[in-house]
Amino acid sequence: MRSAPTILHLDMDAFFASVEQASKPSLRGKAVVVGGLGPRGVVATASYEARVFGVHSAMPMAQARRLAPNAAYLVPRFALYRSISDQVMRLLRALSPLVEPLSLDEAFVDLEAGGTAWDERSARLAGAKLRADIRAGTALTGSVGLAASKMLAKIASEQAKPDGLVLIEPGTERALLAPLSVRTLPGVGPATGDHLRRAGIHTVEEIAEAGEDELVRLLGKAHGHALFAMALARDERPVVAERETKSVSVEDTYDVDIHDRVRVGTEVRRLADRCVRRLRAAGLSGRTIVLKVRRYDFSTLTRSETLRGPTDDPAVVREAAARLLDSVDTTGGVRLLGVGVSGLADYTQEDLFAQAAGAVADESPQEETDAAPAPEPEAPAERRWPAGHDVRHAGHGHGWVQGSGLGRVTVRFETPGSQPGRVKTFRVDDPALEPADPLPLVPRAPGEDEEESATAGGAKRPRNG
DNA sequence: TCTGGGGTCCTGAGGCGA
DNA sequence: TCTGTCGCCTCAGGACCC
Repeated sequence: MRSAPTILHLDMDAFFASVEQASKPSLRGKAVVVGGLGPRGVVATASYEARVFGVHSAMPMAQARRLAPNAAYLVPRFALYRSISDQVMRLLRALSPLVEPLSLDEAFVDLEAGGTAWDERSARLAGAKLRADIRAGTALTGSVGLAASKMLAKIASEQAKPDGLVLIEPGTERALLAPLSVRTLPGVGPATGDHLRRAGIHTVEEIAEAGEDELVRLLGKAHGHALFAMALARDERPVVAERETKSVSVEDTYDVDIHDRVRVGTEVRRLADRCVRRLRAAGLSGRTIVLKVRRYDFSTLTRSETLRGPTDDPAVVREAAARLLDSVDTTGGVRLLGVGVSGLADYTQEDLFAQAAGAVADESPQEETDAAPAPEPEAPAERRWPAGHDVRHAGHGHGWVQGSGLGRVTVRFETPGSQPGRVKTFRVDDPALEPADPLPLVPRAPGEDEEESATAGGAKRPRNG
């Protein structure tokens, strides 16, 4: 482990919920819950105001509603979050070329590699400036942890939340870790935590005392060795800027269990097509097709098949997924289906032929280019107004959907820079009302280029080679 | 009204070829 | 030719993360 605390971990505070609060003045200071609103939805992020009621990530939405009935419940707007995330990641890359994003709202930065920091003082300055820049550029807060390793930097940012900065001084690491719960260490979740607890191990110090052999005996080789090292504050993992994608998958949980075998087959084909579109968009192909089925009782099984060579041919993936489905008993109903592809490659000889054939096929109408479910002939598509999404009204200007139902949609008219706005209700088919793009959270400075929002979400990640 | 979606990594069993 | 072993691959499941 290096000696200077020059690994930075950034964690945006309650990211999705904070973005919604920044974009909707009437929600600032209020309990906001972002997540799936269907009967089987779960919480993606809860604002700190909602956490007071006990609402937290991964909690079933129904439970959240019981705990915080007056909170605002919104569906996630990933395109917006991604564009803001890109903005934040650009600030990180200005500090160092070694930036390792973990998700939309988290990343490690190796400040030393960027020449930005080399000791405690310079690291602290860099962290403070970063937080100020994020606030100025996005109106959001992020917490920063600084330490000599990734694990410790992450623990530091956890302690800094919300809206803070914590630096773990070299030499204090062991003492700091000792009294913490085993669950603090990365890789210790509910199952491992229970396992350790049953062995009488509750704190990081007790992990260190147990000894490496005992941990390997309890948890297996890889996990045991890794955990023992972490407990001694030993973590040599480097910050890795480019990570290869290992698999691509899509899955859907259905509001109601599917019992009809024919419908299950249709859904699997649809998922296979969606998966292939994602695969192709990333310029990848893969050899192993994976089918995932979660049954009515929440038991989950996977079936996989490895092909002779990589493919990105929708027909091949569809057929493989269908074969895999043949080996699965779905009586009783399924609540989730998924299709994935792993064993990825950039391209292959077979791919080149497949693509050549595809190029001809693509000349003909659609095939698998459309994400929409098979067209259902009845009813012209009714306009949908997802909660939280932006809209524009010809007479009242920019606003967002507060709720809809019974042929009505309720809109609050406000913008990130305005005072909390008024609420009005319209018919869902009101021609004056139309969906709108989100507005920037911070007004753009004159002359600032527009390119950033235009490229949001469109970037492809290069693979090695 | 119980439990999303997209990933990564590890383990263990079994097949198979050298 | 038979047998044991080793390493690699495939497959399924579990745990974990955000």
